[in-house]
Amino acid sequence: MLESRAFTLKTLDDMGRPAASSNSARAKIDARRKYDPEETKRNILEVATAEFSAMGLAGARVDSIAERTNTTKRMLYYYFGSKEGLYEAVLDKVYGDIRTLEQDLHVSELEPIEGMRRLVEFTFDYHDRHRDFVRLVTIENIHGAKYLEQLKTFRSRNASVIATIEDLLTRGVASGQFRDDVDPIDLHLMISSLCFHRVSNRSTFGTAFGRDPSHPRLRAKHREMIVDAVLRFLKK
Amino acid sequence: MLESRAFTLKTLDDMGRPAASSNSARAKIDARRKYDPEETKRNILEVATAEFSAMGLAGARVDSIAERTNTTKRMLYYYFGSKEGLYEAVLDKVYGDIRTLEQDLHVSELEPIEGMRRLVEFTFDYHDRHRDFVRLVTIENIHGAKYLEQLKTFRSRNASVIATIEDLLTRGVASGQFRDDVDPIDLHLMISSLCFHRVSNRSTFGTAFGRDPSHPRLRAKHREMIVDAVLRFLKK
Amino acid sequence: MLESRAFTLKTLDDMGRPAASSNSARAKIDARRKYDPEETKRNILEVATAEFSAMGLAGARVDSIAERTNTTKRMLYYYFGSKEGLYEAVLDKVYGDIRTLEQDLHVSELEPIEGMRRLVEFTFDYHDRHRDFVRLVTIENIHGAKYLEQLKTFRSRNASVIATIEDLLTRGVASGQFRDDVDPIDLHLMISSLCFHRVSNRSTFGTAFGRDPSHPRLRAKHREMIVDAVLRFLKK
Amino acid sequence: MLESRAFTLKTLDDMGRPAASSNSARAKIDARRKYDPEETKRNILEVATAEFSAMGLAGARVDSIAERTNTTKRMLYYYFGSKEGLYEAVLDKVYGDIRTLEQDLHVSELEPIEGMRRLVEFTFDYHDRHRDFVRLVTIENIHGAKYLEQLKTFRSRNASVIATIEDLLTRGVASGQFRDDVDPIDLHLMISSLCFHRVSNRSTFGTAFGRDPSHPRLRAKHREMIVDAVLRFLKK
DNA sequence: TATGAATGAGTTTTCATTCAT
DNA sequence: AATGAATGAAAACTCATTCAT
Repeated sequence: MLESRAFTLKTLDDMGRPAASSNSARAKIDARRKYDPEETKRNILEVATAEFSAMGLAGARVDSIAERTNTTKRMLYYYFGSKEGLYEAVLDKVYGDIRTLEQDLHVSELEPIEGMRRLVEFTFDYHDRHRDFVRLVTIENIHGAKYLEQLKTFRSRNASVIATIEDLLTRGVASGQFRDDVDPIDLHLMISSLCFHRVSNRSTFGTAFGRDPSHPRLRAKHREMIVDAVLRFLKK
Repeated sequence: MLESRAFTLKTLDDMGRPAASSNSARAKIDARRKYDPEETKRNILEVATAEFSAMGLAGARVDSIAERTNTTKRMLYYYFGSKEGLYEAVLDKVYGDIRTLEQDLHVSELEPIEGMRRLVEFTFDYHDRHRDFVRLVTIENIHGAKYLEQLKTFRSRNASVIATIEDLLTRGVASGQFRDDVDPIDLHLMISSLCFHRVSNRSTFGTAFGRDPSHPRLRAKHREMIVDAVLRFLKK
Repeated sequence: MLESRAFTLKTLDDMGRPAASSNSARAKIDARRKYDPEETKRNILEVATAEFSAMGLAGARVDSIAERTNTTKRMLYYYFGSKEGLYEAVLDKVYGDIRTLEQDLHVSELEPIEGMRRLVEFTFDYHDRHRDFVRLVTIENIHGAKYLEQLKTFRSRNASVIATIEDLLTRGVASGQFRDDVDPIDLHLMISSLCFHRVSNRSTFGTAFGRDPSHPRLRAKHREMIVDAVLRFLKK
Repeated sequence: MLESRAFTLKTLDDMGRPAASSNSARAKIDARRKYDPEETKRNILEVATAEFSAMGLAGARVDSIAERTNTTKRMLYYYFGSKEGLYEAVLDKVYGDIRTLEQDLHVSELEPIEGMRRLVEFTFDYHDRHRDFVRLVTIENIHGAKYLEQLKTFRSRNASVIATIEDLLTRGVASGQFRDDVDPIDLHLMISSLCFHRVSNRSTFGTAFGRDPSHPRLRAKHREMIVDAVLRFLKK
């Protein structure tokens, strides 16, 4: 699942408008059945994710999305109602993806330190690989999260990450490995900060210091560094 | 200079379009000298900072900026050439402010741990107070920093922060207080991450977890937490 | 026939788009016999009458009609060919209803004054109760009656009203009760004006003078007033 | 004033989209000064009145209005904000015109019967000549007067007609010429009905009875008939 | 230096109608 | 006889920028 998403990421030119993806392979598949609403919606969402992620909400062009789709602009309105409706659908999908994966981590089966390491590594890897997710979250923050707030299912989906962290903290404190004054939400924020920022701000950082912080060569180093920082912060 | 900026910050509604500031008082002042190019430019920049910060580059409206200005749209083009030219001028000003301040920190006079604490606290405080700076950097990252790259003076101005950190690290390693395997640029990224993200992503974070991470009540706690995390990471 | 129309009237919100009627009950009834072309056509016409009456020809939406129907948009085209075809069918039905009723008045059996009173009262009541008829006639006038002209059966159906009036006038003149210089078509126009306008223009009239001229409380008063005005006009 | 409006009326093809008026004369006048906002607004309003009156709100085309204007579509939005805003401005103007004229009638100087005759004749003539006013009122009724309600100045402007009628009635009752049980608003409605309907419904009436009720040949006859009907209704 | 009016090219959205099943 | 998906053409509206004064 994660892999297929990663594939999507590769097809978009990260700066500027995303390149037209090679639809030849899919076109053949589509030829088999022309009326496939699920596939139509999926295809629109995929293209829209790339466009919104690359251009922002205001900067994205409905025409541009439609062009790179297997269908017409009209269908975009047919299924998503408006540019903003489509943007919300993209947000919903993209947040759904990470939360689904988070729930599949099963760190409760690991001992505290190992579990925490695993959680941080997962968070690091996810952000490192899903630049479009990072961009969309960034964009949503420009809008004061007002579209996210509209997604009814959203809020409830976030409880599990915090529950996971809380479980790790509790067990770590019980075993004497972790300090006992750390709030799980604060810790989640800290982990997010370290994993998110190096991706979200890599452009300005690169320009300022001549070094792209999300460059593959730095990847392993940063991953270790962040795990290290979190564990040092937690240890007694 | 910083003070006048801080004042600006208070007058803008942080979410959504900034409120129309009461121009009546200022209008009177302007009446004294009718043509004051510097004041006109300053006024345009101030309003533009608020608009770009609130709406993004694509989302900002030239009309909206001009309306809240003491002058007309034509002047905006007269002085800044285009919407993008104005945006660049805003970026330039906002980045200039923080670097100027960083150079005035004089942490070289403090012993390493204290100096590092002071640097982190300064970074924390600056981001905490200058939300429009944070927003503009975020916006610039959406555009792959392409406008920042155009600012000739920009790159050279960043060397000093790294020099400051390097000095602290070297002295800390020499005194046996700090570990010796930390890269100054990586450390700067870590500090930035922790200070920037809680401000830049407070909206989505707030929506997801029902807690605004940049709320004043959490301020002191986070400040300590971040200093603590950085120092624990550095200590031998 | 009239009853089924009256029912229709009650189910539509007279101002603005008609409320979505509760189709659940009807759906069950329909379930008994799956394909009933006559019922399908009747149902489409009923919904279309409400929509065209509420929104006008240009303002009506085919999608909106189809939605509130028991069937789909395709059927609407299957039976009526086009939006305009459907509009014509609605017109035809609605004009047919009033002419049919007018023929059942049998005022020829009454003495002239009583017969005239009865005719005016009937006209008054019909317009008062059939707001959608009034609206559709209004709408048709916006279009210069071009759709009405297409209805072949229409023109012939109108002769009888005039014949009825002519009979009353002739008898009234003969008995010395009515003046002898009144043209039956002019009189019909006068009666129509008085009965139609208070319904057709109630919105602007209400806004201008703060009084809805078709309000139930004014109903009886206006009815008498109009009968009175017509009879005074006719009397020698 | 009335004459200049009457001229406007002649330039529009009453059925279907109004013909492009001959702008050659006016174009020359405009050549003198190109920047004339009042003239631009006036010109847009004039063309829009014809279009809305001929096609209705939903049926009118912004492009079509702009085309027949001396300026571009953009200016239409510049001055009136939206299609609906333009429609409201047209309504405002058109209602303003008749109310202004009504106030200039000075029937208070005439004895009651003569004054009432003059008022009815004015109302008759105005509707007879201003078909676009009649159409616009009709159209506004299709929309439940919701745009008229938005015009703040509107309601207050209507008091004077009622005051005029009330004055005539009071004086007529005092002199023993009029009955004493007639409400001025009801009477206004009656007069309006008789004068409005023969214009507003002339198309359907013409189709039904083969006679255009607003045909010039019938004009004088109807005028007298209506005055007669009103006076007979009022006389003791 | 300053201004309000004007604009063209582009952008989102709508809608009656038809297609494939 | 019936259906949900699909569509092209057209409609409303927006916006950065320039012109005439």
